Amino acid sequence: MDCRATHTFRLKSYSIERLQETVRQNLDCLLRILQYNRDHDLLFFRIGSQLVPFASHPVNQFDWQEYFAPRFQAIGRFAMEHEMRLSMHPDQFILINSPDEGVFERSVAELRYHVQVLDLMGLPPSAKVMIHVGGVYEDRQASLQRFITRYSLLEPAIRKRLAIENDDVSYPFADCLTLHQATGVPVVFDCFHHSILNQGESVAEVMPSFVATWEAQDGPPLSHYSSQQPDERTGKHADTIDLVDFERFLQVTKPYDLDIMLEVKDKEASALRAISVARNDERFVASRVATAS
DNA sequence: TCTGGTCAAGGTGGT
DNA sequence: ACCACCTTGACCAGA
Repeated sequence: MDCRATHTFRLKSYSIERLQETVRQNLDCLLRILQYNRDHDLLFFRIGSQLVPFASHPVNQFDWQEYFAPRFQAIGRFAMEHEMRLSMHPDQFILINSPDEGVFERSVAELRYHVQVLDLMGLPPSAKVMIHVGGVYEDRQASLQRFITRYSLLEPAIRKRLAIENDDVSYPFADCLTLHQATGVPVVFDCFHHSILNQGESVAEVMPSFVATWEAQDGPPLSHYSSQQPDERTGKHADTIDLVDFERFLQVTKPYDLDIMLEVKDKEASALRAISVARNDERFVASRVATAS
């Protein structure tokens, strides 16, 4: 792809004109990306958080939702027409379990922005916004409990789309499962994070409880796939997909219908190689048949 | 046109 | 105490 849907600018440069121009550019590019993806059987895409720069910042008083509504709708229609699934992943500043109320409030505002994007596109609740559990704040149990309390304070529109993902430093899959049991929030399984931080369970052992966190309206369970960058610190994502390892992941998850997102630097280059492997997988063939019918 | 410093936001771990 | 890093690196001033 020769464009990115994540153009932004410095806060200093903020103006309504600049915002309009940048968002218009990003939305045009997003549609082109989805067209490319359709042409290459890539049916799952994560939209960058910078689609609307400073969307939840106090500087932004512009009604971008209203102004760009037709473009959002057109993108959503395209995605649904081609049975694509879209998702978003707010970045590391979004911490709904922070003891600091200000951090919580800013996080809610940012979540609201992400959810609005998917709502404006008219996408079903299976289009998810995923976050990590948050910080530990020197007390894991209290911080897990605070997540549960804060989750209950979120407006329904946000809860409808929210999902949580296991991380590689603080909260392994087992903690996410506990939070699911308390809140109903679906769990995104990141297999690379799991390989770094776990409680001794193999990927195969995790699968049944992971997929069970997804209700019918949430869509197929979401997973993230990546692998270790050789000769780098533990946790560093590889620049490109390791096809041998990826095939192993496909084998281990064989009995389950999943959507898989690749987290790699070279993006569609790896995605195309992954597709070439996944084409041999009966689950992939099934989804193609469904799309063609 | 190219390059290097810098960018809204928080938390963690390594030095 | 300070810094690099985080799923992804892009902007912008100055040369």
